[in-house]
Amino acid sequence: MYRTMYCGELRPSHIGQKVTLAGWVHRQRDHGGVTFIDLRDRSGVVQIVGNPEVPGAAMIREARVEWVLQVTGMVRRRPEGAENPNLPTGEVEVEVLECEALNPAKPLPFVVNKDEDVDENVRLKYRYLDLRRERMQRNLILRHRVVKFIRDYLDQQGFIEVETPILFKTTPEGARDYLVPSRVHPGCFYALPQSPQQLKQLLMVAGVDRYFQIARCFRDEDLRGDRQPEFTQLDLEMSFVHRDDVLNMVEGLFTAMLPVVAPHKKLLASPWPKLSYTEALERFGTDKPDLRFGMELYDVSDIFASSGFMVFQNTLKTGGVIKCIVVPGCAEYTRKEVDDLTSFAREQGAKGLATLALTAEGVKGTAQKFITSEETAALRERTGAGEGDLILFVADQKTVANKTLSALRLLFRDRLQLADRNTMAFAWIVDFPMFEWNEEEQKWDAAHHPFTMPRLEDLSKFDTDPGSILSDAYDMVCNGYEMASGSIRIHRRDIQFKIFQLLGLKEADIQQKFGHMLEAFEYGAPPHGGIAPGIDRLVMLLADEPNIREVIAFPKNQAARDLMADAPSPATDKQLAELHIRVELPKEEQG
RNA sequence: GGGGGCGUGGUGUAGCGGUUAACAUGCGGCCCUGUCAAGGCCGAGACCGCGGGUUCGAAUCCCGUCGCUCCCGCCA
Repeated sequence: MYRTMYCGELRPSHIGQKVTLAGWVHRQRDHGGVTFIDLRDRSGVVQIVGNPEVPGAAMIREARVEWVLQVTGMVRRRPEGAENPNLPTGEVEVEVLECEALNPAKPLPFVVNKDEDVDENVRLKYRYLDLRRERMQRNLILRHRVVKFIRDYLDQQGFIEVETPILFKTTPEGARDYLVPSRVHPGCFYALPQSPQQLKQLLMVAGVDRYFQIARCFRDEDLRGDRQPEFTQLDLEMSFVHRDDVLNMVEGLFTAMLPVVAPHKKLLASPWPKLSYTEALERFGTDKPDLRFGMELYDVSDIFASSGFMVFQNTLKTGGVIKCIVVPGCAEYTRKEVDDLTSFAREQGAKGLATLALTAEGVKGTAQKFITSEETAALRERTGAGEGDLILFVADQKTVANKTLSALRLLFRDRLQLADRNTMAFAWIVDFPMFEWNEEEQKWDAAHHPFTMPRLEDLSKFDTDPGSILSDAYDMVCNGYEMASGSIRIHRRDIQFKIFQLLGLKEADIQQKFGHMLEAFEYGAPPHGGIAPGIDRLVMLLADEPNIREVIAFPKNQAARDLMADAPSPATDKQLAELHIRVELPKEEQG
């Protein structure tokens, strides 16, 4: 036995006991005579006291930060006035009788005993040291509690956890697949699942009724702060449910979870707001709005119907819109500040940015001389803008105006600190379109995925107006992030086949790629639906972390590399030969 | 594929045309019996990511390149 208890658990009730502890030297304070060490394990730290008169305590003085020590000693109350109220163990200390260095340590590449910014390269290369830091330990524990809560809660709700294969089949559409070559089937590849979508539906056909899984998913796309090539979803599926059955289940889960895992986080509203896809786009310019603050988008096209401003006039003539947001208290922005906003807007795809500043000295801004006082009055009336506010206009096609103003809205959220960190603004986005027109390939794509049930009342529009068909898909959003995506699924072969056809798949393709799904639907598939909340993003928000790498034990960097193990790395010739693979490296670009 | 930001001792930063390249922390040594970010003294440690250019002179300005990061594209 290396230890009799954990460091962080020592309390006055242990006074007089002889204990053995094992852990890392968190800090050392050598006073020449008496020496103190804060000994750390996962549970916390406790002060160890080494007296010069005790021969067994000698090692205390030789030890350095992050050495691994085993210490045996007596628990005693700290001397009067020497208590540390900042430590849970601060009323007691352990007086060393014996101390052994289980393993010394070289000086670390960075300090782990305080929360200090360290270059992420270095952190990731020495991730096992980075994870020693209190912040990371806290995140790992929080993540564990979240997953534990999910398992317990869903178990009580009658769900069973089923594992599905990691080696599966490539699917057309969607994200790029990670492929795994087959040794025994030359030229054939497994794909790592982008999600267990098909498998969980087949579990419904199997009569599992309520399934869930803490599922690893893989997508070979470029990374972002909230995107890793492999990530974890709470994947769940339910039989004999309508949309609101799924929504209520999930809403109940997260509403119950919050006070248990993150009591300082508050729900914005209960029940959660429900917005249609169209409404979300109109009011916030995005289908994943941050509802913690206002600054909504206004369509003011009608106000400028007969505008003398050519930019506005031309936009309206070509079918575009004029939308705006009101930035509170920023009317006095300088020319440079406005220019910076304009370049930001251009980066988002807008042609430019028109501004109107309602200052104490009157109306200013780049659009001032083109906007009449009647139009300004109508704007004030429509948007509630008042003195001191800055109105930002984007005149463009609706998608561009929405995207640009949505990005500006988030920019000001951060700049003006409009969103409360401890509010979780969960909301549902519903009534998604079934299809989106793919301009590049001149075909219809599934807006959600091809297994989503279209609204039955819209089925007649299949051949005439696919773009107007709504689906039974839904997203869960929170604080500007898409936290989950789900839908009621198709359980009828005829509808599923028709969807595949509309997506441009040939009959032979359908059979080859999805024959197993279609066949399954012929053997009594129950109506079913589900959803898949992202665990990484959820924990990121709960932990107040700026990106999901902070809540993943061993994440990859933006170039999808593991800097610790240096993966990916080349395969040996022997490995490649076994897999019947020849590597052809990209040719160097000629300069 | 494109755009922005960053790159200076181990770590975190300062310096932004002429400095023995500064400070903190960490590291090594010495002193110190009640500290808890312990303290004091001394010391070692960076050719300023790399390559080229401008200049009498470059960490500093310019170009290129590499790395990291944020964003756009992409992510059914």
